[in-house]
Order: sequence, then C-alpha cells, then structure tokens
Amino acid sequence: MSPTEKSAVREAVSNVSRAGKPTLKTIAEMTGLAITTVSRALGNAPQISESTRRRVHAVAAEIGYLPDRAAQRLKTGRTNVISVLLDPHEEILGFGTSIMHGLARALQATSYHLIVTPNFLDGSNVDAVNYIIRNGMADGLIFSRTEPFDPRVRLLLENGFPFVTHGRTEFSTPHAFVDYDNFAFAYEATKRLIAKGRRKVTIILPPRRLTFHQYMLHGFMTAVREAGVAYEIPETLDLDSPADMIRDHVRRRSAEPDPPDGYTCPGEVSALATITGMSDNGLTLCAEYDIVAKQTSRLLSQIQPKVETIYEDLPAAGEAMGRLLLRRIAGENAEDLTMLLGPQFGFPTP
Amino acid sequence: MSPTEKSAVREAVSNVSRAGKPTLKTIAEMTGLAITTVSRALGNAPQISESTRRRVHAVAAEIGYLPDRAAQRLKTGRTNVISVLLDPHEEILGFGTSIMHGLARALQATSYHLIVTPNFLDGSNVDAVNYIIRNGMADGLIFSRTEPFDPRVRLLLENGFPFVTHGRTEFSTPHAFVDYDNFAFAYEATKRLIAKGRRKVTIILPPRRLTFHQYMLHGFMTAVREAGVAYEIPETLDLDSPADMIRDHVRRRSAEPDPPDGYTCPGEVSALATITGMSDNGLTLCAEYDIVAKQTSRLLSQIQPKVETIYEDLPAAGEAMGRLLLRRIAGENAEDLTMLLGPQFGFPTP
DNA sequence: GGTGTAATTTAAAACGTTGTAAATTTCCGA
DNA sequence: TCGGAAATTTACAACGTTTTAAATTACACC
Repeated sequence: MSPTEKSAVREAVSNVSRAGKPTLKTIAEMTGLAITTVSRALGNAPQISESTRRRVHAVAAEIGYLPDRAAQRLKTGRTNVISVLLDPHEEILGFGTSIMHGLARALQATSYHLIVTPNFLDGSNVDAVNYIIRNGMADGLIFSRTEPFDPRVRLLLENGFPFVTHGRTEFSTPHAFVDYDNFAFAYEATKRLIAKGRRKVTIILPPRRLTFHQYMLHGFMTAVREAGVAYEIPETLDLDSPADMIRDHVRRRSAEPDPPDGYTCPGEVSALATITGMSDNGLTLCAEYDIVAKQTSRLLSQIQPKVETIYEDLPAAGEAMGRLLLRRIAGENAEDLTMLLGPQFGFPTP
Repeated sequence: MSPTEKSAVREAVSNVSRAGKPTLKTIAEMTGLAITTVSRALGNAPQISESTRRRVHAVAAEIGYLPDRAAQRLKTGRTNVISVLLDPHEEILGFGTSIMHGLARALQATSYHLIVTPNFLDGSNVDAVNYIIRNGMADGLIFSRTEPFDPRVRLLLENGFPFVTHGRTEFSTPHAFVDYDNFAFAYEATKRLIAKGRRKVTIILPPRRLTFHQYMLHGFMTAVREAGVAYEIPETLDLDSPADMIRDHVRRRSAEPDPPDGYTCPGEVSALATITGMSDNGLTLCAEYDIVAKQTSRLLSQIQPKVETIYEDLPAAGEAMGRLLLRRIAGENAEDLTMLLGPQFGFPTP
C-alpha cells in the first residue's frame, strides 16, 4: 500500500468514528476505483483483476467495511434472514432453544441471520406465516409441530415459499422436512418396559391433531401387540396438558384397580410429573413401576438418573433443518430435502 | 370512491398477485397523487388535507399496502428492530422465552420487530453487541445476567446505544434497567425457612461474577443474622452448575454430620435437584427439611406443590424492559428508566 | 381583479447496493 | 504501428422510502 493510500486509510478510519459507517463509496474514494468495481471486487466477480480484487479486500478489511443489509435487501429483494416460528408449547425445557442452537450452527458461516418470530402475540401461527410471506420478512421459514394437513404448510406451498418443517405432513405435494422417528421411539420404549417384566403399559400421547400422534400411537401399539401385553391409553390427557393434570391423573389412576406399571413418557415434563404422582401414592420408580422417557435436554437424566431415556437430538435436528433450508433456498428440489432422524442416528431418506 | 377508482383498485389488486407488492407508487398511480403526498398521508403528516389523508388510507387498506421495511431502514437509518441477546444459561425452563413473552406484548402495537440474537455461536456476548452496534442491526438491545462492570454495558454506554438490562451494574453512568429484588427474595425465603423451625439454612447462590450474587447473599445473611440461626454456603457450587452436581452435593452433604435442613433455591432446577438428592438419602420434603424456591414458571409448583415458592414474574419484567427501551429510544433520560420489581409487585424507583 | 399569505401538493435528491450496458484499457498478431 | 478481440473498469439506473425545497392551489382582503 502506497503512503498516500495509508493516509487515505487513516482519514477514512477517523471518518468512521466521526460520521458513520464506511460504504462502498468510502472504499471507492480511497482506492480511486468506481463504486461498481469495488462492489464486484468484494463479491469476487470473475471479471475483476486479481490485483484490484486483493487491494479492495485489503482496504475493506482495514476500515472494517460491512455491507449495509438494508441496501442489499432493497436492491436484491433477498433478506438474508431465516425465520423460526416459535410456538408457546415449545417454550418449556428449551425445546425451541435447542433447535435454535443447531440452526445457529448451520447458519454460522453463511450470511444468514436467524430471527425468531415468537407466536406469543394473540394471532394464530398462520397469520404469522402470512405476514412473513407477504412482507418478504425472510428468505425461508422453519417451524415444528406439524399437523397432517397443516394450514401453514398449505399456505407456504401455494406461495412457493422455501421452508422446512420439523415433522411430517400428509400433503401429496412434497416439502422439505426433518422428523424424529417417533414410531421407533415409542416401539423401542414400550419394548423396554415389557422386557423389564412390566405387565401393563401406558403412554402419554401428543395431542391428536399433530402428525406425530399417529406415529407414536402406532409404535406403541406395535410393541403391545407383538408382546400381547395389556395396555391403556388415557383419553383425557395429552403431552401438552399442564404438569399438574398429568400428575393428578397418574396419582388417581395408580390408586384404582389394575393400574399400569410401565410408562412411556415422550417428554421430560411428563416423566417428572409421573414420578411425582406415583411417589404421592408411595410407589417408587424401578420397584413398583418403570418409566422410559424421551430425553431432549440433559436435565431429566441429571435429576433423575433412574429414569431410562431414549435421546432425541434436537440440536442435530435444528442443524439439519438449517442445512436443508439453505439448499431449498438455493433452488434444490423439495422432495430431495427430507430427513428422518432415528433415536440413535440420522440418515437421509431416499 | 368513484367507479374509475374502483376499477383502478381491481387492476392494482390483480397486479399485486401477479407482479409484486404494492408500493407507494401503486397508490400514487391509483389516486392520481404524487408519491410524496401518499407517503405523507400515510404518515399522517399535518400539512395533508383531511380528505386526501382519508382517501389514501382507504386505498392503502384496500390493496393491503405495507411499507417496505428495507427501504424505510435504508432511508431513515432506523431498523425498527429490537434485539434480545440470549445466553445459553437462559435456555432451561424457558427463562428467555418468558421474558420474550413480555417483550412481545410490549412491542405488539408498535412497528418494532423482536429479533433474538442467540449467543449460541462460539463468540462472546460482547462480540455480538459490538456487531449489532457497528452494523446498526437494531435500534435497541436487551439482555440479562449483568456483571457489576459488565463489558457489554460499558460498550453500549460508550457508543450511546439504547439498551435495557435485566439486572443492575455498578457503573457511575446511569443506564436503563429492570431488576428483580433478589435481596427481598433471599431475605423473605430464608425467613420463611426459619419460621418453619429450621435450624440450619443454606442457599445455592448465582455465580459470583454476576451482580445479583451480591444482593442474594446480602438478603440471605441479613435473615440469618437477624434470627441468629446457623447457616452454610456451598463453595463449590452455584446456580449454573449442572443439575447432577447440585443433586450429588445435596446428597453427600445431607449424609454428613450437621447438615442444613432449610434450603433457599433461587431456581426451579436447583429445587428439583435438591429434592432428588435428599430423597436419595430417604429424607422427605416438609418432614426432615424444607425448601423455599424462586418460581419463574408454573412447572415447579405443578409438579411439586409441596415446595414453597416466591414468584418472579419474568413476563412482567420483559414487558417492562420493552416499554423502557421504547422510551429510551425516543430519547428519554436513562436515569429515569429504571425499575425494581418486588416479589409481589413492581414499582418504579425514584 | 389583483395581491399576499396560508394551505396543500409536488419534483428531485438521497440512502447504499447491484445489474445492465457501455466505455476504456490491455494485449496480441499482422 | 495499428486493428480488434479480450480483459477490465465504468456510468447510470433502479429498488421504495423520506426529506428538502420549491411549486401550485386556495383563500381572504383590499
């Protein structure tokens, strides 16, 4: 760098702190190049000579240039933003945050920012999706807890908006998704209970309207039928029920005749509530009954190591969703962007 | 609306679905006004006549006009975004999400969007703050878990960037904050234990580097000294320790001579871990020992109603932080924007 | 009817970036 | 030394909004 350029740099740096951010214009003036050239050089366009490319990059680094996202967005129409739709039910025990962990990892080296659109405000989730589509608030969307004919998915498909769901649907049009194999979870968990010699198993299922209710029920019933063991499924209760309802139900039921002695709990809160309900009746884990729970954080096994758990790796799911979404935005075919993550390992579906 | 305008509307609406979003230009063409006039009319500028103001608003509503945030941001330099810095330690039990709940409520009727900058990526929290300041990624910042001389606060103060912390600091320059009265919590909780006849109390304190460590210690010690009761404070443990460490410590300690029988737990996880550790030794809550815990979600009291709790209203804190931040952005003096929320009620400090 | 003033509307520039199309320079062989 | 293609650089317009300053219209008064 020549002496005059050095002083130009010094000048511009002081400009930064005084006036405002350095822009392409700043660099253009410092290097004596045109704004367009600078833009191309920074974008590593092919028609720029290697020497100027290097020089521009050097100066940009020197003065700490960062492109103005608002201007880029206005010009290109792309936001460089990925939005996560967060549902109130995902709050507890960091469900949402675990996924975001993985998402952040997937987007780390990219120019994408991760923004969370909490659904906390009154409106339904569909409104939020609509708003994001119509305002172009993001280049892609991620959300979970899908229903078989999820209205959010329908809306996004109709508008050709890139998205990845956590959970499958039953639309004939394919879309990108990452899902946990809840059939395998319920099947495996229930088999373990039976293997421990439990005579009557039960399961706290997700709300009926969610897709993974079906998978879990199927896994549970398959294990039950294979072993020919007794079972029951609480009708008035689901995984979204408040913990006290679960606790009270378990307490009440375990005092009645012919109670279940094997619990499949697809959530950590339900497992804790079950333990409390049972111990209220003087029943102790591993002695009078067993639990196999789905574990998504380290909390449960830390507090209650006696609960047997099957792991669902939410950060991994988040990371997968991030990667799939990037590929979807880049134009890849949705049907090639699906993943089913097993209890132990993840593998892409064909 | 005249018939020609009606058809103009129809035309523009079909334009929307075909081409792209309606802009000021769309409305200008439809009404025959200039773009400037439309902009002013929508902004309710005083020099616009009431009749055109109404007409423009009507047309805008009709075609579902929404201002382009990128363009607004580019022109005005304001992002209309409030950013929340999320710390990994805030994940569990929806600490962060509770606060966001309140924030969302505070920003609901405003034009502000709430975006979460997860600190999940390797970098320190300070880097994130720096990035947000230098890129103008937001108009204001919110974060928690302050240290007495928090480097994030220092950086923001130096740059005159609007922010509100959850937690106090010891800088001489005042800044906006919302804090929970942890002195009152620890004092009250410990007094309750003593009132139940417990002979030796203990407390699991937050990490020493955080400001609220001091307040809590002070509250605890004040209650201890007033009652002249025995106490101990675990040195190798804090509120951020993994649950199993807390559980193991409690189990070990309760088997040694002269164990504490009254636990002040400033977190729900630590309370659950304590219960488990004690019950491993055959000790039962309310009989051989008592717990008074800080409750931030409904989870703990639902699962374990026998734990006595003192409530910290995080959504309320979030909402307060949101409101204060808006006022700070609007230019109000930072020293007037502080709040200390008590265990029962919140009141502004003078 | 003309004049001055207030009320209302407008054109033009700007924010920082990128895409298009044109201009300039470089380099080669004749 | 010169044409001409290739390589490199450039000017200009545009994205949709707000702001500044200027233009137009309306109104009241003499």
